[in-house]
Amino acid sequence: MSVKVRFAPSPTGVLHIGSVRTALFNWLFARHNNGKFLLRIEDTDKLRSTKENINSIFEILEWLNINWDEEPVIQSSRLERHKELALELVERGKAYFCYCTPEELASKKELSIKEGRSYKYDRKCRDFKAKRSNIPAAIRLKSEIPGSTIVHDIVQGRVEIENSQLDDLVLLRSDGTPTYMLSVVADDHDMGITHVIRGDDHLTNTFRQIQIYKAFGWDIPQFAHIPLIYGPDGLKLSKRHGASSAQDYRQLGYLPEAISNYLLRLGWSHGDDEIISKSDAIKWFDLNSVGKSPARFDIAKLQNLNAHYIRERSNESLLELIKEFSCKSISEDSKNRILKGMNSLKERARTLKELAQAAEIYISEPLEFEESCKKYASPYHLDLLKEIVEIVENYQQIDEQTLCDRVKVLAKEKNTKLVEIAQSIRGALCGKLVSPSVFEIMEILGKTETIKRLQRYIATFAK
RNA sequence: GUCUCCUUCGUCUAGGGGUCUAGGACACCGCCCUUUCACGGCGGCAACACGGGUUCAAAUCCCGUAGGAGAUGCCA
Repeated sequence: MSVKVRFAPSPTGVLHIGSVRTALFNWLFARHNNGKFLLRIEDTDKLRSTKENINSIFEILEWLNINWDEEPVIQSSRLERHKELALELVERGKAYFCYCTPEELASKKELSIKEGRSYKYDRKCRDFKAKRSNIPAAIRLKSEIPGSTIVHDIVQGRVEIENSQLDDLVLLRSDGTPTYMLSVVADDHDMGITHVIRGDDHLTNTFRQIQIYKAFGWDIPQFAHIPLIYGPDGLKLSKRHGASSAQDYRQLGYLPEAISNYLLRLGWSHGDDEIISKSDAIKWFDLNSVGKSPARFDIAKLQNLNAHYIRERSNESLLELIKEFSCKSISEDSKNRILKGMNSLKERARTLKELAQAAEIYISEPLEFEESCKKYASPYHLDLLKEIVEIVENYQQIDEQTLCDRVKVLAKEKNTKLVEIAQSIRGALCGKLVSPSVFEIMEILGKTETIKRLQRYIATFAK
């Protein structure tokens, strides 16, 4: 039997980075086994589900290159099927109508908590024989009471729970809408899902779902519950920790391949390999070596990986990518300059945002000079810069090597260190003291622009 | 409260009875390279939660304890 898995997000918000990892693991598992990866949108929570959220899920998966194999299943479109299924179970004596009102149940729950008992539905309506017409009723599963339910989870191993811990869960609400428990089981069955790979917050739900499978007499899929991702403080990663959705990281300037690589290594490993290409990931991925313990999200490691993948990208694609991170529009001239300087720029950037900022030196002259520049703007330094202006003016064209050699000679003549001159130039050209080689920048900027920036700097600090 | 799961450097992890003086990666620190910052190279710091067993031998197996997480919805 060929493998069929699904990723089933609910569009009640932006895609959490943990969900992205679930999607990735499902996708990798499908591709590794030559199986199918399906998408199901669990939009039964009408109040919180939005069209925008659905679109952003598609968009982010496409961005990550996680492609799906069939038309996505929209869960809300299967409402009638779910309803029929619930009724069918009642007919077969595996489920029953429950006439308890939410208020009634809430007060019972409150009471048991007050008395220090653990709450469970008391199965009051379990043995009513016939449907009482005209009274709104929910449908509950007549769950097994004796014995225990066992899951042989690919990641978690054998997990057993006493059936007495489970109560008669609601399959169909009194308003006629199906609950999550019914919908997942029905949809996974109808879609022919062979392996359910999801977050381990669903592990305890699995026991309830297995009872539903049994009530229908359906085959039970294999389960793999992967650990959740936690924040640096060990708590479930959320908005409190800052960036928590895939969109957040995209906007921060992370590359999809860096995110995939990072997420894959979180909780999974292949010997000492750290940099793992998509094709190796597909080749190597297996659920058995997914760890059971939760992992903390470490932004520094993601940054390191991102820096690596930035260096691997072509200069052209990087230029394309930084456009949306640049606050300035980039002219054709600037594009050419950035492209020339990209090799040096991309070596220094950990994110596209940083890259875009660093590239600004080729877009326009510095709008302001950082405080640190003042150290290299003393009358002494300005005099040196005047010499540089003269030197540059004497060349027809300037190139990095010649310039570097010539300035080294100047340093010797003036009995000063090269760093003193270079840092003044850097400040004048970039407005800050961190950048690629100043001689490279001068060459790319060209004679006219270089002189212009140097003179503006001299004029600014001469007062 | 009850149930379930987890616990190796700060973080992600390797390891599955002897090869562990516990390996790698990120981070951090130092040195080298060097016009700054990076890249790169070399080196360093740093962990088997605790307590009992089992065994000739335990990071590895068993039992407790502690800590952490998740689930306990007519949410998904």
